[in-house]
Amino acid sequence: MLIGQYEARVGAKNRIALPKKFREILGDKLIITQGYENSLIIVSQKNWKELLEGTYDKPFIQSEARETRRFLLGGATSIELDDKGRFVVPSYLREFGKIEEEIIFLGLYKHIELWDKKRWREYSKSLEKNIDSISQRLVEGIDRRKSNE
Amino acid sequence: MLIGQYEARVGAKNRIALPKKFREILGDKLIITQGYENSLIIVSQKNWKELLEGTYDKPFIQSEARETRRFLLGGATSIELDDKGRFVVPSYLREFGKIEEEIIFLGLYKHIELWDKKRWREYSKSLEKNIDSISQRLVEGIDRRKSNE
DNA sequence: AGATTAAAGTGGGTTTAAGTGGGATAAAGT
DNA sequence: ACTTTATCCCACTTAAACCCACTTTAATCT
Repeated sequence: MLIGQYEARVGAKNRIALPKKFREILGDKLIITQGYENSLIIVSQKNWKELLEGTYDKPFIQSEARETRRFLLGGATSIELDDKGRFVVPSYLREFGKIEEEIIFLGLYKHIELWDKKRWREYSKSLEKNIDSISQRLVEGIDRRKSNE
Repeated sequence: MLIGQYEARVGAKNRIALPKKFREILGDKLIITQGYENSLIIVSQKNWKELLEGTYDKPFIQSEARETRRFLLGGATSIELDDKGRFVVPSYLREFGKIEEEIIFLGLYKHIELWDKKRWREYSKSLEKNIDSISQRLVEGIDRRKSNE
């Protein structure tokens, strides 16, 4: 299971080292693509299809599903880690993610998100404010979910 | 059962020794994550998975699920105690918990909370004042809950 | 009680691994 | 052919893991 957050930096030649803990789980053949809130998503090739399936299992939002897939698929690139676990982020993704020098990796169960550090700080600060309600939903809402999801 | 309150301090190299009593119960493979009121939560891996049940099956294209996971999974780190029962708290969690040198461990049945000592003092002081009315609300609403905790 | 012993907690040096930079070589684009 | 971009390899820096010794606190014994 991918968990935790790690700081890293974009090094010379635009290389980024994937933290060891993640490498062990994911291997060295990965896919990177555009994510939500301008994050970048990194996922193993194996989990890639699974990630996409979530986008067309809802027939009543077909057009949205199509567009979601364009977003995810169109932005995707397969990457391979070098012997030290580094990869190069394509420039259009760096631009999309507003990646500068300092970055954050987030382990999110089956995939990883990559954030510019400064942007993550801002985002997570607003996230902290919602902890209570989020955790509340989590603790109480597991068995009393809204039925119209 | 995890009970009691222990003082401890963050030592050189940011190491913290988990009190013996807790170690005996929890073992040495743990998860530490963000909790309420900026406390840090320490749980065994087994309890951790229980806590997550029902959260990771939701599609991440749903914003609520995304945020919850970023908080829960992205905020958590698995830690392993060294031969003397110490662990290292990642810097982002130290920051989140506003941990300085002196800290407090609280045993809370199934999990442990970790507080900065000064913050705990302030918080517990205000808790003392309000405990009557808080408990009252708890009693009134208790029939909605499973007999846990 | 006070002394003695054991256990828990703390510090710090050494070793190992992770992360980083950069040159040399190969591939791709113009 | 020449410039640019990526891949491979090696060297260096930094940080984490490991180990051992010391201090402090709690437990035991006459």
